[in-house]
Amino acid sequence: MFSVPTRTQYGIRALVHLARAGEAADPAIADLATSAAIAKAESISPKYLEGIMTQLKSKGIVIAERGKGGGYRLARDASAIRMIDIVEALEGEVRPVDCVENSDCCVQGNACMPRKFWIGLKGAIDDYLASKTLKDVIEA
Amino acid sequence: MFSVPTRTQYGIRALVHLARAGEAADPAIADLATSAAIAKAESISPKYLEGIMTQLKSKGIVIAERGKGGGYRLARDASAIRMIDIVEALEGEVRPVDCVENSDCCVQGNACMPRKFWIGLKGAIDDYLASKTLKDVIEA
DNA sequence: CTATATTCCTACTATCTCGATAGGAATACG
DNA sequence: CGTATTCCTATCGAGATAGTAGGAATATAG
Ligand code: FES
Ligand code: FES
Repeated sequence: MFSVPTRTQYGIRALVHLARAGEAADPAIADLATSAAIAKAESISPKYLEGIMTQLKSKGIVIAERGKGGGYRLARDASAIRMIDIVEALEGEVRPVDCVENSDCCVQGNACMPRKFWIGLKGAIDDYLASKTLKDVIEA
Repeated sequence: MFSVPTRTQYGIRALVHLARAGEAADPAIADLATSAAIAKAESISPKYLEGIMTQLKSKGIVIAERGKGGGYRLARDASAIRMIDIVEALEGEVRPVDCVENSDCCVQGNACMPRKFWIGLKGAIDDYLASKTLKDVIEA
């Protein structure tokens, strides 16, 4: 139950890899890593990770440098990247049931009691994800 | 993300239905409902709900009375049924990633930092689900 | 200008899960 | 006996997921 797709798991492991690379003293040197290098280090399918990194780039989590000598780096400091930003970038908003927004998924409509329960669950998940940053994770 | 299967949504709605039926003064009368009646009231596929109710029975959440005049009732008071009991009965334990138990899903092994993050998420979800009972939900 | 290393884009496929359906066997009641 | 109900097993279609394939665009180095 509530299993997280490999897409998200891989994305987070890749970002952890980048964040640890950026921990070094001189931030201008070691914080650039190619998708292929991360894939090898983390034993992830290279082509699959490529697509994940592109998506993280399009959402502003990482910055890509193309061409020879290129690679990826974090778009901002690890302490400024919340885990919920990553999860939403890769899988969209947390939504246990469709009726989080529109209350027409069952006959009860707006008075539906299960709906309030699910919205509460979304709140609990969101709170946890928003309370942790990438930096918290690499320092755990 | 984190979408809950209809199986679980339907199961909870059916139990809410049963719990409300049992709210009446005399508990021996109104708290028995057939799977077909619940399905009709909640606009759920009857045959599908049948299987869900059977599962809830096998997990001890409800009690079934077979044969003519039969139906389902809650196995215990609504205040003694936690939402986590229902979720686990229908979908198994909350497990965001496989490595919640065995830490061999990535090369980091036991020192894996993302793993601790996911275990924390499991804790947040479990805490919420364990803090709510069926009675809380019908009184929301 | 050329060779190379990299990101980026599009399409495809195999496998699995989910939601639902079908048919009927077992059981209980009157 | 007839009927209403739970219970069991099998099946099916749609969609998501995980991964693959091939190559276009872009930047660097020599
Ligand atoms: S509105 Fe979604 S379960 Fe009732
Ligand atoms: S052990 Fe599961 S992600 Fe590392």
